[in-house]
Amino acid sequence: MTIPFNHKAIEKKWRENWKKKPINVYDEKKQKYYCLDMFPYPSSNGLHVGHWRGYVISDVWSRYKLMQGHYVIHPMGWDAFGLPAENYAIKMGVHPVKSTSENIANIKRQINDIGALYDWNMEVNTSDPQFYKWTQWIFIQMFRKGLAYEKEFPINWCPSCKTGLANEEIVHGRCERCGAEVTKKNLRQWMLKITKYADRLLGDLDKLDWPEKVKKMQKDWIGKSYGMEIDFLIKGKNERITVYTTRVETLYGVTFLVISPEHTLAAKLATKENREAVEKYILDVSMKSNVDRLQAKKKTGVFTGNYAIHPLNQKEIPIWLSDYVLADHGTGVIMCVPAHDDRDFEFAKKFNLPIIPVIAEDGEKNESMTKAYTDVSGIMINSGEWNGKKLSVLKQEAPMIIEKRGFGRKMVNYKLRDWVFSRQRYWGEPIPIIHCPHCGNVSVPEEELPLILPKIENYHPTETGESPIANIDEWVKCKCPICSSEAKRETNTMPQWAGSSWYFLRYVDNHNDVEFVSRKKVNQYLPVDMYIGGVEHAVLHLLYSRFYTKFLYDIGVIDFDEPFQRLFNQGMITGENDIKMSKTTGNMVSPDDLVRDYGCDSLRMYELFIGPPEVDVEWNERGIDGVSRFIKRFWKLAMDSKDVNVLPTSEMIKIRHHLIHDITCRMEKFSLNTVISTFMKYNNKLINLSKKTKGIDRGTIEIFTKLLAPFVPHVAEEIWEQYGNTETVFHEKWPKYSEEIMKDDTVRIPVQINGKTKAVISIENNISKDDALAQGRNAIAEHLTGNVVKEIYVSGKIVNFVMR
RNA sequence: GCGGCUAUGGCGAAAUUGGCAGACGCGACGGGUUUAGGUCCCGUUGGGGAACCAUGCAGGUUCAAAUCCUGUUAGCCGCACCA
Repeated sequence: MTIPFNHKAIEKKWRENWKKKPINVYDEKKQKYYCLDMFPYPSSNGLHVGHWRGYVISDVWSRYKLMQGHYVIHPMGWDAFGLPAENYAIKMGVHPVKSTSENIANIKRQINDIGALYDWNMEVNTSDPQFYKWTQWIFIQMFRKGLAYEKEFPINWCPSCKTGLANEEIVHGRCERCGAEVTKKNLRQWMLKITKYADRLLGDLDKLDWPEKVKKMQKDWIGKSYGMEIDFLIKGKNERITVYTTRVETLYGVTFLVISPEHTLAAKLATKENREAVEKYILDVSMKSNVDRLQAKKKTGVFTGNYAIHPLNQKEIPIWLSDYVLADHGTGVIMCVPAHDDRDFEFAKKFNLPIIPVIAEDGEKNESMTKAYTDVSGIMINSGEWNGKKLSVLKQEAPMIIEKRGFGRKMVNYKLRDWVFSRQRYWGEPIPIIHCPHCGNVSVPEEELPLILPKIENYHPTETGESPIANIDEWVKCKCPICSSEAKRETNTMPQWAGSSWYFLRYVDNHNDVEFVSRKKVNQYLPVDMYIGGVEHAVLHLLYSRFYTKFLYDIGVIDFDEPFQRLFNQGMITGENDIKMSKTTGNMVSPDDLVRDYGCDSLRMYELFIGPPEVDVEWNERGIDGVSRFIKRFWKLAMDSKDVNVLPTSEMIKIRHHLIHDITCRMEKFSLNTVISTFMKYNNKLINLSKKTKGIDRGTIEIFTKLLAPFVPHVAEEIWEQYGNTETVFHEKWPKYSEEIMKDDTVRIPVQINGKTKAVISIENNISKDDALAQGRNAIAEHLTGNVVKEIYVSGKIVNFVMR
């Protein structure tokens, strides 16, 4: 009699059992393994099948590690502060405190449907005062070390979200969250000196087992360049102007300098005759939005009326202003070599400036240029004493020559900017700083933390560039902790990324109220061994977390300086026609109905079977019947075989070991979709065999069940118990295979003529080349009619005859 | 504009990393069980009568190429005046 398969009853039973008796508990004898998910922000009304997939991937991996004998740290929490959560609350017209907790409850229910291993005792919520107390504490440590500082300058401003943004939050000149065009606004801001860590953030990427793509994105974002600063004297004045360049070898080709309109020297450099035009240009540029400035294809500019003196040939070089030069990179001034730079070329053409080629491919002069020659090879021309040198040689020598002559020095530059850290919004951690008229900026005393976000009714963002909490007098007014005079609190809040920059540390000691995390625990359980999430955080959260970790390492509170050893980016699940799933497009597929109809185990398996875990896939439900059938078929095989007591044949034992081998290899490659194909293949094989033998031996079924357990934990537990086991299957060791047992005496190899297969033969493993060729020849004798010029045998692989 | 990734049946995809292309699944077709439908079970399923032809397209290297090289097209992603 076959025991019928009832996924609902099985799931319910095992959820309760695991709750009563957790299967993943701390054991000092076990090695730790920290498998982390990117935690969700509770901004919408639920998860879709794409989020679910990421959590299934991490759960399968966690359970696999558990069975390999690790104590697995697999926590979950809520990225509850910040713009996404607040914008959702505003849209729904509820207070973020309320919407956040409601959303968390709903998402938690959905996550529980995964049947995952999460240890909810470790749960964190970034908007919980007991958590953000320590987010504030870290800020104070940065403030003390001079890494958090205040500055007023034109920052990126989202007019829709009504807040300043970090560079990382701007995509194509638009707000990363809402898509509005970002403008500039002069605001007093809190900044974090992430640039101090630029070099380490770059260099330490080499230590990480991360996708190359993400490493490259971070590398490009940090944007280190090696160049020189070169001084030019200004004609008629006893002043110099300094440019930054990475192409010093083209120095003789300089025909003009361009200074950024935002540069402090820009207005000063204008001569009397040019003052009006220069001031107008500076004003015009300041009115342009980021998007305008990016999309402006045509070069604009204005002549200052002043000239610089070329340091090598003393020629007069006109100094121009143009917005294609950025004020905050290098020195904000560039030397222009129109013959060898596309942008300079375009500018020179537009304003009729001279173009002097200094590199020629063949060393010949070619005066009529239609575009810049930007190749990095060639021979120098028009370059005085440098004429005839190879470009590659001069590139090495020029910096030394210039340094010796004293008008330039080697310099390194980065694209990375300091992190604009304050937001003019309500739903975030208050920045724990007090502005005292006598003492300046003073941090809130640590014993007063957490500095609680005041509960207010009108939390909507203001137009003024001030946070809504600036309106609460009783909160803003305070005493200076140093001199006790009347002072004011900082009213800006921290960005959404503040909590997520360190939350993974807090999980392992989430109730600690004397330290942000105990030193013992954090060093015992971290760094994270495997971090799973989408690629969208490549330069946001992942860069910020690395910065925080390095800072905490530097102040001596943790012993590691990289947070995430291995990173895995799961592919996105899109809706029909590859459109991103979202509430607004109305194409969200919720896992809820599928869990109800097919069961959690089937959906888990299907979400993995749909495609390689790292590749984006368009959602469809066509294949879910396939995995559902597979589970039922294996269930039936196991139940039918249970009381038959079939003895394992040597053939069966060999199959077992091949199964273990094939599954384990694919697990190690993280090829979860083909792990499932392999299960299906072997299931078919066993079902066919069982027709002859009237069942499958217990050992084989048990091994199959163990291998299957990380994927379909509920069904696996039930089968395991049906087989008379009283302990959870997850306390079993991941099965091992033996190469010795797997070995076959014979191997089937193709026999080819000119690379085309004509037959397949079975040959003995250790056969000699001559014997193999002889057997091959026999097998395809009728095709061997021509002149065989070459015979190839690759042991265990192939026989090939080359015929003319 | 610069850089990266991808391209394989009707569909999702495999291919031990240069060695039998299309595993596994969906769908479709045929058959069986069932009063019937569903479930379930068993076949067939890249094209072509065949030799053969097929991994976006065109070349190349090799005894042998989906895999390596060169060029090219399309799609996606990242950066976007960073000097």
